[in-house]
Amino acid sequence: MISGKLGFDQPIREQRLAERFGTSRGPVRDALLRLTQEGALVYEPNKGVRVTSPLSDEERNVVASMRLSLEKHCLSKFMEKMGPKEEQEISLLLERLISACDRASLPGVAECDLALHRYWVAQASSHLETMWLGLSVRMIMKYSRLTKYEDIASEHQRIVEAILANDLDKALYYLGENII
Amino acid sequence: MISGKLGFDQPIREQRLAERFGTSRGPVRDALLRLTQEGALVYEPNKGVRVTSPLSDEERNVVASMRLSLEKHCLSKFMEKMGPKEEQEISLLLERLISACDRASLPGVAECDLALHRYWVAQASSHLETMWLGLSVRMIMKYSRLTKYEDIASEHQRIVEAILANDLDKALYYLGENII
DNA sequence: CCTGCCCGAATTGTTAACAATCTTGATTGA
DNA sequence: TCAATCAAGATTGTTAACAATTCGGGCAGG
Repeated sequence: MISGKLGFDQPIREQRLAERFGTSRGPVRDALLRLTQEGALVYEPNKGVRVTSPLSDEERNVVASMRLSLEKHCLSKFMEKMGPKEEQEISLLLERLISACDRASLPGVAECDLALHRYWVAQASSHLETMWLGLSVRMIMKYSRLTKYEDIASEHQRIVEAILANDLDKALYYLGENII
Repeated sequence: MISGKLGFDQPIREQRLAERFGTSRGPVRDALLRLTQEGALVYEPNKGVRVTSPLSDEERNVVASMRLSLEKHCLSKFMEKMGPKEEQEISLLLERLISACDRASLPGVAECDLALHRYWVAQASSHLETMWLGLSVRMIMKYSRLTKYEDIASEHQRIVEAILANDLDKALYYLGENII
């Protein structure tokens, strides 16, 4: 999925996926429709689904600012009611991201990046989580800003440190630098 | 759908819908999954879908500000390349909304309201249109701010007048007053 | 009376066959 | 040569039967 083996606008064939996963077309259809829900695919009647074309720079800016305001709100809510359990979970997610950056695997980094952000969004509101997903999936298709994995790791490390130190202003500030 | 005959969290049964529309469960499943995509329903494995619970006031504020910034961007783009054809279409959509307000039918008003806003969003960007849909569908489940249909009509009349006069600042200003 | 278990009905999940639609390429006619 | 037409293959859409799961009520044991 995030592995990005497929080109933009490339059509997805139900039959081939069904055989590949050893199932029938029914569940494949469901799964594809659900990926459409997340924005990774687009559907056209009688033509099936195809990979979503990437956002233009302008569209990406609009989406990024929406995502930022959403995440800022969620992060505030999250930090209000954060306990030791949440601190532990967030540390774990950060570790995984750093590890993926060390391995320099783009799909792995993207996945761990999203997982970390998703955690505090999900903790704040399940409604906002599903909207966040739609924004993020589309944004990640332009995951080109940083190729230096070390920068990704350090950016998130700063954010998490601020969170664990319960420093809301600093956390929001670093978050704003991360989501561009 | 918008007619709101169903209570929040009420489960939707595939079989009943299939009989009602004289079809089988397959297409019903697809349709339900697609409504899930728009955010009107939520899905749980082995439990089917149920009507989405309404946003809290706080969530609604976050969503509204996201929707506003999205629509402002789209409206600017739209007005840049607006021609006589678009002017005509937008006038038609406004007329329909005013007519629905006269008839005082809540589902009709909500539908025409969305259709008008959707038009300039769709004209600006299909990517942003699908995201806008997710925001709006959830917001409309709290369509309680104005019960006075005349206000809805006049608010939109001001917006459209500004658009037709090519007055961007005024259009954005009235739009900001409309989306709260 | 209460708790846990089990059974059956209701509901969702899956499958394979069939129907409808689209795509592609060759053919025909101007 | 070019354009329109048609046919065959590929692909998606639909259906009904079956499998798996969940839900609710009754029942036995404590």
